[in-house]
Amino acid sequence: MEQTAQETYSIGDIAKEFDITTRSIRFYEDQGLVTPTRKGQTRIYNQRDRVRLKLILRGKRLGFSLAETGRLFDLYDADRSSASQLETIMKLIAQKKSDLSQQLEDINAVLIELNDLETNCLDTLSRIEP
Amino acid sequence: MEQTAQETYSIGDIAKEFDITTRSIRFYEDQGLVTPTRKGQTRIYNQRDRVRLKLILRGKRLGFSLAETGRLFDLYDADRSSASQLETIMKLIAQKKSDLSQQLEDINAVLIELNDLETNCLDTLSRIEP
DNA sequence: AATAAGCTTTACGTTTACGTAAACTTTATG
DNA sequence: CATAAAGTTTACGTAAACGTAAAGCTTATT
Repeated sequence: MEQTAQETYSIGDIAKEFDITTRSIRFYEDQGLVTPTRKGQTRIYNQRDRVRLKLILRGKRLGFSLAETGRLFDLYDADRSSASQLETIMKLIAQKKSDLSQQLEDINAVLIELNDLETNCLDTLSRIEP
Repeated sequence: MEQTAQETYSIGDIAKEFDITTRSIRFYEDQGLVTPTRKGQTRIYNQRDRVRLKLILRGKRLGFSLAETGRLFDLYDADRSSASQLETIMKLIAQKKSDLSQQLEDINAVLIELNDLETNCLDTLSRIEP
């Protein structure tokens, strides 16, 4: 059987893996987005932290603020015991889904425009060069 | 024949239409994203400016910085006379397309997760309430 | 004439997401 | 053991995208 890679990481490991600075990682911790354990003073990151980091970076690519990403994390961790809680959560989910659908539309629109522009450029280019 | 709506707008008109502050609009002008004409001191906006505003706001929904949106505007207005210029433009287009494709992937991933979560919530809810 | 409504510029304040530097401790290695 | 490498906290700095006055024009209406 193979070892499942590694289970703990230093802040430097994480920084390298995700190509971000240690400063950023510590900042995400300040904002409550990751909560590494400690061995003495030094931070120890595990698989869960790595997943969180991935999600944070994905959020950034989507233009989410760290606070927004944090709220998404909260959705997953939230108390699902009462019906009213569940309904609150589901409202938030619906809102996010709606936002993302709008984003999908926007992206598709920009992609179409870029393709048009590209076609146009190719066209012009073929006229300049034989 | 119908009038084609309106052809000039005050800053207040624009602010209302897009539900942003006049401060923002002036800031976009500072950044060179819109260039209204003047009637004396006061700014006069036309259809082109309105289109620009729409694109700026779409950019914001996608997480573009104003500078990025500006660069997209530049792509459209750029000098297409030389082959080298065209190739530069096309490289930028290719880059943007690649970024946006990544964003599409990211959004779809988040949407799937949200749908799963929603299903999970509905499930839990049905177990709580008959 | 005065007051309100909408426009203008100037300019300092604020939030987010880190960058950068200082000063110090711990760990690893020649 | 000394020194380099990597970690830590504390704290001030910064760019982006506006918010928020302040102080002053210019019409329009009362």
